[in-house]
Amino acid sequence: MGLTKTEIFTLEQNQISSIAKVFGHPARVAILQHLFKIDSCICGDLVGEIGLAQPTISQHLKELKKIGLIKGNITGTSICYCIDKENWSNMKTTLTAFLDQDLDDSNTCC
Amino acid sequence: MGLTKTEIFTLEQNQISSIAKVFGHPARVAILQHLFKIDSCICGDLVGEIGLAQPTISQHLKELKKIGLIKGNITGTSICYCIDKENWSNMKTTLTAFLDQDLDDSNTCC
DNA sequence: TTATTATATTGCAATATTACGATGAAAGGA
DNA sequence: TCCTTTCATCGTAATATTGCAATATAATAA
Repeated sequence: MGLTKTEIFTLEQNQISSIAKVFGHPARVAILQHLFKIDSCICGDLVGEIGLAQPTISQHLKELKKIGLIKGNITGTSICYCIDKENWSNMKTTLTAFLDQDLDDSNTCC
Repeated sequence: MGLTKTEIFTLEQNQISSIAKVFGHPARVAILQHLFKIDSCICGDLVGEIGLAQPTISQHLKELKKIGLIKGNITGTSICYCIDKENWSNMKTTLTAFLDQDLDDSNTCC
């Protein structure tokens, strides 16, 4: 059906999967890497940097903004995007807790 | 079009997004959490644990197996799944490198 | 005002994902 | 052998995602 049954999962499980879903497209990974690399806000040069059409980039930026990982400042006709460092940090905490689950070596049945 | 243009992205970007995509569904997060919690192999009790039908669980397990995060041992009529600890560790390294990008506070334009 | 520039939104086509009933395959027990 | 249990696969319906052309919007420049 294409419709995820979110109601049967915990808040934490839904949060983790929502974050991961945003990272689940290479264009969004590339956008974030570029934002980190230039370590400053960017405007529309993402369209040139990544090889996708302007509406497609705009759509990916919307996803990133929706989950709070980036924010934008209007400066004239262009918009300056950058990482929302506080939200990025919070996201990292949530995701790291999931990734760092105990890897007990005592049990090795497989 | 629903078709991701993987060819225009780097190997690393595609790897990160492939991993994240697998985590992008709460059922798969729940399966992994359960596998960590019982810290031992499990069989088909995931169907009872999570509220999804058996074919659906089987499909999610397939995704997790495809990317190497879990492995299964046949024991009689049942199959015993568990985390592939080595692959989990490698995955964590890749993802952590992405999450731990430098958060330089010197630049605060937004 | 009109034109230009930068970004967002709309609408749509192609493809992917999610979920499950029905069925298949493989092993063990009666 | 036949039945049961356990899991995988197939087929299909409903929904989501991706990508882009066309268009809208908003700010500035001429």
